[in-house]
Amino acid sequence: MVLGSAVAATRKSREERREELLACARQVFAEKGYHGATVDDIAARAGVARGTFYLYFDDRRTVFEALVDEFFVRLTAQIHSIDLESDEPPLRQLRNNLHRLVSLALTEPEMMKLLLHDAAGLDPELDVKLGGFYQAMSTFLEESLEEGQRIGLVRAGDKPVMVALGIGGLKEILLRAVTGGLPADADVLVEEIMRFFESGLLARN
Amino acid sequence: MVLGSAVAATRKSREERREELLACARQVFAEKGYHGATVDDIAARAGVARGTFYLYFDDRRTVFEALVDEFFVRLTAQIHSIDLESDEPPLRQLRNNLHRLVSLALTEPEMMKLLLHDAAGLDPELDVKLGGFYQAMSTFLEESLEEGQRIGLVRAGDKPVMVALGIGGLKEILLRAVTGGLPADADVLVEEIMRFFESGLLARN
Amino acid sequence: MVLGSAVAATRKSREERREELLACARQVFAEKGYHGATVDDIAARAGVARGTFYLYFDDRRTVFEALVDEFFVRLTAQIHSIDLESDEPPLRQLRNNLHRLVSLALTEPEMMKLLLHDAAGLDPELDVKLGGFYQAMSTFLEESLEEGQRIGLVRAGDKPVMVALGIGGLKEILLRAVTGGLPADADVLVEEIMRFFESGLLARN
Amino acid sequence: MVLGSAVAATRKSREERREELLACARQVFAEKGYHGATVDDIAARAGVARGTFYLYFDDRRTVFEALVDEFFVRLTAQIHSIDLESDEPPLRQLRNNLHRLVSLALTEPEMMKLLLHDAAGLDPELDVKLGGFYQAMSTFLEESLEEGQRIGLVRAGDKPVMVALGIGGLKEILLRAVTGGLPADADVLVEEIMRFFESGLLARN
DNA sequence: TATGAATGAGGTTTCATTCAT
DNA sequence: GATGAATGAAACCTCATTCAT
Repeated sequence: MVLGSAVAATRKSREERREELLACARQVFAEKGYHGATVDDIAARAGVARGTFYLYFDDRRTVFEALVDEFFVRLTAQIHSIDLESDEPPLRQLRNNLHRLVSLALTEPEMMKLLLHDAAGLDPELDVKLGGFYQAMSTFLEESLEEGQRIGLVRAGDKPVMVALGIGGLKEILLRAVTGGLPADADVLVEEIMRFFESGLLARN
Repeated sequence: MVLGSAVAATRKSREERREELLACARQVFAEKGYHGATVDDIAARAGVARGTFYLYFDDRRTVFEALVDEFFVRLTAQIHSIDLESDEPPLRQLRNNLHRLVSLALTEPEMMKLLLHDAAGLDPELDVKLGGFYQAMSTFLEESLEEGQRIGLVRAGDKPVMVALGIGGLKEILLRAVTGGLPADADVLVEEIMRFFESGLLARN
Repeated sequence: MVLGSAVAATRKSREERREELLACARQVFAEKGYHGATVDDIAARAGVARGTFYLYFDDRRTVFEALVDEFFVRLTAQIHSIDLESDEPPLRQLRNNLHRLVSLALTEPEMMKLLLHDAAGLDPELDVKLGGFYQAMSTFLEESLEEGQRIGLVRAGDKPVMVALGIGGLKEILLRAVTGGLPADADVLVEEIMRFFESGLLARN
Repeated sequence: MVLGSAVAATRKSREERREELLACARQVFAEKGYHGATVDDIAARAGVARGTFYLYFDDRRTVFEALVDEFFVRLTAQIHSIDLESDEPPLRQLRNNLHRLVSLALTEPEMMKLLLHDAAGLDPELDVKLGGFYQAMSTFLEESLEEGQRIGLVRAGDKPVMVALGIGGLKEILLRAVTGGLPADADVLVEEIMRFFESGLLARN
């Protein structure tokens, strides 16, 4: 078959090219959303032929999953179990967790938006993965709440609902921070989230 | 033309047929998600031919939008401005608002899930519409918060962030209630939400 | 999406169009072989768009299978069990079977060539189907031989091998007749086949 | 370059490497059929990189052709012209020819199946080559028949048809022997073939 | 020689939408 | 109004082959 060849992307090591494709995919997904993005878009942005994409990923979903997986890992790495033995008081540790999380989100607004705004309902398999992540996170938080209740730090209440409210509030903050609806200032945001956790929204009667 | 070609060969008024298509669309979207659902699925469920669908809606997005619009109206109708003159105390009114909202969600789990889980990132135009809805809701709530702060009912704080936290928390509760992650009991859920709004997560030290 | 529409094949009833596509597929397969033929070729020959093809057949293999199935039915219909009660002597009946078979082959040279020359090894599933056909045919013939041996018409010998030799000889004759390697004259061919069955190739010693 | 990248990193002479690739190709073709086999499969089995394959063969068809060519040579070598001057009676010589042929087939079932079951209709050029082979074989056999008729060993009849019957029968026997449809015993098979050639199917009345 | 990354033609398939009947 | 056959743009994916290293 005739090969025009033309521009031909520079030879890269397998890992370099894979990373490059991932980065391009992230941008394209961020710009056009999952469904708006085509494999062609991604390949074009990376300056390679369509077929090249398929040397590195099975299909479009696979890249998206790879991005999500990688981001999950980074996300999870920001959350440290609260150590009651530590010198740092638990609330300080909680605040630090939140601060790291919010900071990562603000550093990676594209991925954050993708995750929070676009990732749900794309694909049954992906939904399962996301569901699993939130489930794991929720379980972890419920256990933390339980521990907190035991030591008198956390008030009594229906833990799953409390966790949902907390996670939901946090997700919305991150989403809005990342889409420009809220100022992208980690300190301010964390401050407010902590106040929300400490005293809710209403005034002390 | 073959005789028994369809279930719904019955003559219907234009409005009836439209409603029927909307209802079928809701079910199909709920089952397969927006992208998984084809116009054919919807028409087939309604027992009409593919072409008939286009006599009632411009295209696939239009039906989805119609469903969303209609649901927004119902949603909005559950939220009554808090009337400080009323005999009912403001917190009671807030609780009632929440109760109506949660009850509607539990009555219409399909639409609620569609809205909360599937609607984002489907389509730029739809995103604008959803964004507008949340924006309007947020503005309304910010004004309410302001009023609340003025009369000492709401604590001080960054209102947009507080609104985001509240909306986010509520969305997550509704989503989980509707997808089975939380018990579908409006009283319990509202009770917990109110406690969260009133005192956050932490114990009164 | 913009629709050029252009020439647009005349509307046809479902059955008409299906038959038309089958006929075109037969020609295209005959001209280019299974692998050389594309769905596009078939659609183009039928004067319809590519998508139309997929309204009638799942994929390229499916049409091929449909053609093969249909031809198998016709083929099988030419072979009548030999009736020992009949007035016609068994050898006459055998000759008639052969004559019908050869005549059909000469009437449908395209399908015959497709079956004999192209159909094997195309696709595992198709292979199973073909294998099944030849198996059934062989079993039938072995039973006939057995019967023939019982009444003293057929000599003793290893029936499966005898059947294979007979079928193989017949297949080769048909293939060559159909591809121009042998004269397309049913009477001559049948005559020779009968002599082969009656006395083999060698002279009576 | 990673170290243990391949099984066959061993230095080989050009001819050795070529032979190795041919052998691997034969296996792969036998397992997956011509179209199912990819160049990658072949290279991988030989433990070399894809590009290396192209150092030895122009393209995929070329390997297949090389295999076929080589096998044709071996096949042809089994058939000795019948020497009327020889001490061995002609029928014995015929039987020996058949025996060598059948034995080779049973020794090389992969190639035999490839040739008989998969090779037809793959590729126009290949078809020409196969056609040429069978044509040459047929011509040779027709001449033999003629000779045989002259000396009274072969009965009268339409030689091309007789040749087709013989070749077809033999092909079918070999195919079935090689694919498990018939016992893989050269003596038995040859015995039956000879009986068929000598007396056909029917009993001496 | 050997490698394996890159190419891109070529084919497949889906489905929203149109339109003749 | 209703139908459903037809359209064709748009993606997807594979793999034989090339060629820089």
